[in-house]
Amino acid sequence: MDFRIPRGTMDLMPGEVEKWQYIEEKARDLCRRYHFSEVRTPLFEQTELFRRGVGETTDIVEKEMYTFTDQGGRSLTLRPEGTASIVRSFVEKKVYGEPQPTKWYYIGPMYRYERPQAGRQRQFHQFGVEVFGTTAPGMDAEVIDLGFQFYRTLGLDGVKVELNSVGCPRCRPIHREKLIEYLTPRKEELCKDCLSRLDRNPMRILDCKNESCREVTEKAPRMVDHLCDDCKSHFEEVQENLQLLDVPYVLNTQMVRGLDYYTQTAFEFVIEGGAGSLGGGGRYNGLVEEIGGPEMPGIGFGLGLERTLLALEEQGLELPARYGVDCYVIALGDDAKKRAISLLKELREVGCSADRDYLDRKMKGQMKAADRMGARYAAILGENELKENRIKVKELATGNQETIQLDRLADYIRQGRKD
RNA sequence: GCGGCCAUGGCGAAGUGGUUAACGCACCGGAUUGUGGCUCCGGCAUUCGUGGGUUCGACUCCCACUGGUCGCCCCA
Repeated sequence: MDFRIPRGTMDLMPGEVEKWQYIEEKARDLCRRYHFSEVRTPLFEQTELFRRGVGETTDIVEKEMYTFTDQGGRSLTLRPEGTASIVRSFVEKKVYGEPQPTKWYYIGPMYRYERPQAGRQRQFHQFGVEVFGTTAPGMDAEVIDLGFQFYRTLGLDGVKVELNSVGCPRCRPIHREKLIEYLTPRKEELCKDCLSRLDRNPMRILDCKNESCREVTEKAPRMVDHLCDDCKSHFEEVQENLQLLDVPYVLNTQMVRGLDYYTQTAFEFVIEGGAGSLGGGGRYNGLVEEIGGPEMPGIGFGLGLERTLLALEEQGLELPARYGVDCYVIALGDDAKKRAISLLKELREVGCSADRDYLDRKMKGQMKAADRMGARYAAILGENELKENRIKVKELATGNQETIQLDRLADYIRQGRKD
């Protein structure tokens, strides 16, 4: 074998791809009901968009981006997440001038250069939504509800919504100072990563998984205790709205999220097992301006589809597999084979799926092929049938067979596929 | 970037230093010249991820590389 699939990517083969179509269909239907519209943006953007949008101090920008130079010398990057591109598009197309709010969703691949493992690929897929133009806490709750319903409609159990508020540019600096004040004397107990975070992004120390760091941060000043009045009431109203929507949630005051653009609401969908974090999101009230647009609030989430599938499999939930074919036409003899060509066309024109033999197999081989591909009916056309203008139709599951008029075949199969 | 485990046909998998590399599934053909699923028979790896080394001899031992997988960091 000369060529191999790039590390961290996968081929979705027949039998598997139907599962993807199924969950994408669920996402689209959900978005339709919540009145979100789909947008599709390029898979790559100017590198600078992600540096600015996602944040220079994030792991994504520091070590995970697929960046390349095109033939015109421009630095481009395969999108590591969806929000930056969506915001760019919102600003570039001046959608902020239209009636607000704007409610969008997207489904597609994202790219991050990482070591692959369970639920982590270099090319992975996200379903995400973004809402611009409102700070209403009810919208925060609605976005969280939409994400939660996505898992519910798929039948996934045990999805937890974790909720926090990370404040805004008014109150966060105050918390930041308190945090530095608290952590600096305890420097020695922090891991080396957190040591460098101390002056660059001290909040991220709060969700470090290192044991020693956790002990230190356990009694550290909490963001929720330092929220300004606006952030505080917003946070409370988000929770009220979640209760009205019957979305169960738990507060996680340590949760920070890995992207720098979040303000106020931050949330994550988590589950026991290999998937761990299924997805997450939050409010980003400064991002549109950062990307060159007007002052315009936003909120959204990104959900990992590989992880959703992983969780569904862990719970043993069956998703649709391979489709069969409605009718397999078996033709014997040259004249019958010619007639079979137009028969297939007739079947397909009335909406049935139809197939036939292309390998010059004999009766037995053709029957076997029909059986293997999960055909509902096998239609047998031999010299005798052709002479009498009839055809034999066998329902493979039951073994029942009858002879019908040749020109009634398409109608017969079409009726059959309804029940 | 770091660590564990793994690498034999299309797939699963035995074989742990000695002359022909089990077996199961799948696939193809036949028994059954116009009827699938069951049964029976036959076919299907000059070769064990790649490169080097040890040895009279290596799929089996050693090293390196590559790839897979799982975990850490982080995240989806």
